Amino acid sequence: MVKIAVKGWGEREVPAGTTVMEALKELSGKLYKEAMAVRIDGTVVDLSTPLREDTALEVVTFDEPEGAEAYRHTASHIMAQAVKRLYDKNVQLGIGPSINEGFYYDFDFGDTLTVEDLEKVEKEMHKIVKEDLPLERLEVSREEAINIFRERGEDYKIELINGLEDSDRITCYRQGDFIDLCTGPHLPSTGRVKVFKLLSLAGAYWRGDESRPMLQRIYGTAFPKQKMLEEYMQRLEEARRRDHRKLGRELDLFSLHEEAPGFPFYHPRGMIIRRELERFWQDEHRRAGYVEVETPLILNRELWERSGHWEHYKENMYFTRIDDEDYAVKPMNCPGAMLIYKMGMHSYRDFPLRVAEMGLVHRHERSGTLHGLMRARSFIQDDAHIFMLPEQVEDEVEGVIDLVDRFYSVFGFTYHVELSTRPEKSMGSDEMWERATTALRAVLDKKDISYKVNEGDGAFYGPKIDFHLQDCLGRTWQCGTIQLDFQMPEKFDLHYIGPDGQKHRPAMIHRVVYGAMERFLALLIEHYGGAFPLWLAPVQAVIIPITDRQHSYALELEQLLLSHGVRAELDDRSEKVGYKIREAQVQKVPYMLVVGDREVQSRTVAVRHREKGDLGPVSIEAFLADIKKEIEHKS
RNA sequence: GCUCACGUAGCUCAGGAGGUUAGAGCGUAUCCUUGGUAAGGAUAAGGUCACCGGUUCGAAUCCGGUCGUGAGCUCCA
Repeated sequence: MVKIAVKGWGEREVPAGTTVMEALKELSGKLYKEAMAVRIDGTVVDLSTPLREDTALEVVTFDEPEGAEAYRHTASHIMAQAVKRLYDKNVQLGIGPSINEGFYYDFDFGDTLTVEDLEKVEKEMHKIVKEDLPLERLEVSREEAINIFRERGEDYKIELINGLEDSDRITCYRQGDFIDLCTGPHLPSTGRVKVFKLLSLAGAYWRGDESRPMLQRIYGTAFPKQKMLEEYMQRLEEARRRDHRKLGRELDLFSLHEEAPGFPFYHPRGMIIRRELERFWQDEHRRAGYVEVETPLILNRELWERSGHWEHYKENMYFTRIDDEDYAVKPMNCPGAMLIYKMGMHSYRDFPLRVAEMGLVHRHERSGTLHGLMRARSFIQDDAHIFMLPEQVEDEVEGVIDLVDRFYSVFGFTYHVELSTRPEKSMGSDEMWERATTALRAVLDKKDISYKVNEGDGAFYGPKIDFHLQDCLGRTWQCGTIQLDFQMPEKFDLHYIGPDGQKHRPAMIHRVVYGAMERFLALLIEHYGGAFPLWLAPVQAVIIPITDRQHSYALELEQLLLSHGVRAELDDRSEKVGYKIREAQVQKVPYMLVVGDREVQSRTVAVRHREKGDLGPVSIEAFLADIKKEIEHKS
């Protein structure tokens, strides 16, 4: 007999060799049902693990990431098995992990797979679930593993095995006639997977490498309860309602056209929001010690050769010819900023020199990557270049981090941070890169910010810290970034006069806070679901007279609000109040001011707030004071 | 750029397995209505069915190509 101790459930003695699953069943039926796996000594293992000695364990349910992973990973194996059954001869397996809210599996198909096939696959999956095949964990030697997959013609799996660490123990999972290379853990049998749905079909390069074959990926998700799936689908649906491309059209903020793919058009209402964001940005930057400049859109080829863009960034640039000379449309603002810096002598006393530029840049992004305002071919970067002494780098990086944090918290964004290191295609010496990367790391560590490291993802001129925000579907987008650059100052032979009266090389950082106005606006639209806070709302108050008897009063009111800088509109159409209110609600206007005879009489407005509803009559003066205060507070 | 899918009125979508004048709702215009907190009524305008080519007596419908869009991959703010 061995003793098991289940955290929160007590102990029990069971015969040695009993599986965890059987032991849990003894303890509680509920426990047995809800367990996806168990954690022993911090490691998550299968429920089918036999108990050989006294064991303390913890049940892992679907609520935990590891539990959901085991569940969905099993679902992905079921899908792969179904696909093999249906299309056997034509299919080779790629990989099939669980992901955030579901799972996928990549297949190399002889014929192409179409959406109609998904239904067939689902049907076959239901059969496999019904068969309740046990999942068996196998530990085999490298040779055995290779033999298994060679026999099955699974070339991709063999490549994976060859890429594994020098361990002789390779684990596979078998369910019926299906076998897959996998470390697990998995559910004990296919019958445990209750609810699943195949969601979409997409291409995906083998091992994420563009030069390797493109496999076909099927995405799906799985849950223990039907209701959970329904809730998930509903969440997706709601998220789609917040999509900035949809809201951008409905709220008349911007548009995109076939005539200019990837080049956004701002409409008057979108323009208002952008200008407010810019105004806020300028105020904050002035306060943070920045000066502002503007550099041209088109600059001579020679400049781009000097900056390294011609060599490292050419495929993303647009070109033109002027008087028989090559020019490029700027994809970045830095070379222009370099020229301004070089216009005069700089003393170490002037440092740090923080030079900001709201610069419109154009980049030839590949057609498949375009995504509304999130990923466009022209966008405005809220750029700045900071020139400084090498020993000022850490303080300046810290200052920018604080600035980014202040901005994002105004909008209520939560963000995560990434650090990107030297890419293959890059300029400069190893020491420079090492020094720059260490400096960035030091600041992040000092500020106790947790970050993810992206090896090889830096810019060609230096490493960077990135700030990422999430869109309505949880996809993350890089917004703020701080890029350390010891290259440009070198290339452009920048210098400053030090205390010793000699010329020295300044250090430089490129940084953006919003990132790109387009992307940030898109994220704001999705974040607020189109209901912008008062200070950003394109229309802050709409005046709704009940009959045309109140029109002159309404007009007077509109003028008063406009004269105080409140963005007011008068809805003087001959529609009923309900209709006008509905329209204002749909347009997410923060305040609706209903005026009828009573309000004219008492010189008040009946205030209706888009969320709080009817707030009753308020004097004109009081409303004006309140709304001005609220705008001021950016709440 | 790659894989799969999609492209019908300003918007959301019907329809179309080849056959006279292509439909609805919302929106727009005009008129009626002057109505107190999420859609009052009537009439009208609006489409070379993305574009180019092919098959056919005949194409919005079938085929091919181009462009654009969506999801994903790759790449990136």
